[in-house]
Amino acid sequence: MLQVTDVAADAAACCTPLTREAIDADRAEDLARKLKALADPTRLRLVSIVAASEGEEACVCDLIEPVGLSQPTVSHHLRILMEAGFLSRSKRGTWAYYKLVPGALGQLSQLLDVTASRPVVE
Amino acid sequence: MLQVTDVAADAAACCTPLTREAIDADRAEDLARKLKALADPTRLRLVSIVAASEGEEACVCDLIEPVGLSQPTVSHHLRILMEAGFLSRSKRGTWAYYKLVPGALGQLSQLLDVTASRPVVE
DNA sequence: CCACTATATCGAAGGTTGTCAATATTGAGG
DNA sequence: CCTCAATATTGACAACCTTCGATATAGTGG
Repeated sequence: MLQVTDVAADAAACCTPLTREAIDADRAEDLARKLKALADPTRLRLVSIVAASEGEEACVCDLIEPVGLSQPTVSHHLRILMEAGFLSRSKRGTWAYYKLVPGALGQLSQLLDVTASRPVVE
Repeated sequence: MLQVTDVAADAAACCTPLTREAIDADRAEDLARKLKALADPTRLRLVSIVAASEGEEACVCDLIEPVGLSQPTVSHHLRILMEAGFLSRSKRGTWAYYKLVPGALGQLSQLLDVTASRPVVE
């Protein structure tokens, strides 16, 4: 079970922020899985570098040197980011290009947003 | 080193989202520490319950039963959330009340926001 | 002061994670 | 085909995390 059906999962986890009403165990599990994928300094840097690259896309070979870790380790982190739905991969020739998945970060951001959750007070 | 100087740390980590330009190792470390605190289903539920409570505040005794874990474990998670700056604690009598730290979640949310980061394209 | 209650801390067990070196895989070009 | 380059996978190890039971601490009320 490497590649989850991200579309369905995303749809379920979408739209109701943390702070309006207590989330149930299933949604907590789901959100935690995504946060965990992002909760590592190396992976944050990888996402950041990819996001700041031309076309929000970067080759593995361009990512190894900036983060200063071995190639297998970088591949490992990229895989985790892909499985969590933050990056997608496309191979061109021998090179693998990782690209930001458009809505992924923004959706997570919305879930954490407190202002969006407070209806109007009461 | 339990309670970090959150105000200073928050100020440093504030305002420049992930996706505009590659973040440096220090900021990645800092952001990862906060995300890690949130990247656990139990802690997400705790934050969520506290956030949804009267005055965004709840007593430990009211948190144990909903998450279904032992009291020491719940205390442990609350400590982690406090050290990361998401909750604050105030003791009243024998009871300990944990409260949402106002801007904390929103700030994290902004850091992940992609739309805020794209200047206007180029 | 003593018992009781609420919470925190400690110590340990089991599982998960980040990292690397070694190896496998895949694609390009002679 | 054979070799080389880029990437992925495997296996191993140390560090860390979550959880618990046991125990310590602190506040309340007799």
